[in-house]
Amino acid sequence: MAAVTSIMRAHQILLAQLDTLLKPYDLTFARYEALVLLTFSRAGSLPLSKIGERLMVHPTSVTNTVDRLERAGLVRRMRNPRDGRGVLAEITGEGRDIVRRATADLMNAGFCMGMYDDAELDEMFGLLRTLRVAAGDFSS
Amino acid sequence: MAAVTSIMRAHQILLAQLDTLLKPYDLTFARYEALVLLTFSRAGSLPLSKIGERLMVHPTSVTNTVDRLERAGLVRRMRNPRDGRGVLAEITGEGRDIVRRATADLMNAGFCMGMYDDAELDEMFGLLRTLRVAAGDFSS
DNA sequence: CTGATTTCAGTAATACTGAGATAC
DNA sequence: CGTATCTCAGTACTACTGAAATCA
Repeated sequence: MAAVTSIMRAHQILLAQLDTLLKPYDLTFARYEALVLLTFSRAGSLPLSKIGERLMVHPTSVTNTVDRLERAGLVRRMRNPRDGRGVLAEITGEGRDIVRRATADLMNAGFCMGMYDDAELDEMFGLLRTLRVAAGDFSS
Repeated sequence: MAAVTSIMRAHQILLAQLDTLLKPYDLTFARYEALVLLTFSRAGSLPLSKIGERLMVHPTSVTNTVDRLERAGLVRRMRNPRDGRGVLAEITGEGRDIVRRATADLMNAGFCMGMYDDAELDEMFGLLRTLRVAAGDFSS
């Protein structure tokens, strides 16, 4: 139970700090994650369904997130040429610019994990990976 | 960044599983935590301010949580005899009963952490404690 | 008066259900 | 036809801001 509580508190603390860092860019961590995912995709675009799958987010939440990013001009909706049912979210030039600057800020702040050394970060990732694998994360 | 993402995903996974387990009792994990805190208090009651402090929850969120628990009959509001400004939340008999049963269910499910042994749980707690201490948790 | 405690009104973000439109 | 993708409406929960009432 103490371990569960620790994860809950750690999440709460981290999210508050990260959202504060991202506020100047009018981004939440959820929106930032979506932008980063698009940045790392080959074409700079992904079907909304893929975004939801990778980030483990509900389809309606993806719609909401992309709505918000699109209104901010960081993302553009396009019809998926390979599947008429699908919609692609494509990152815009402004989107790439914002991600670059936001990422620089986050790295500058050590992603709010500056109290750990590399070995500890590896250890944490490895430990939590067990839980994530058990829940079907990493399946894609 | 991978460690940050791991904490976020772990939280998401855990919360979903815990809330599912608690749903039959019409409890969320936040409400369950508040009830457990009251169970462990000497008099079975605490000022709302103390609850918010211990659980690191915003004052208005405490009001909301206690509202919900009070409507369900699991908690009772009382004036604080030692401070006219304060309000005490006191757990009721039904509240104690529900916590007991919910806790039994959670323990039966290993708090959704059954994939770890005790040494790993200790390790995780120790690792995350560093982050929590840096953020001022454990101050009380 | 200053400061602490609680509450209320209102806003934002996320998750979910259920239903519908569209296309495979 | 059934299935997949996305959107919309509506609900629930949590966090927060700002303002008010009450009392130390």
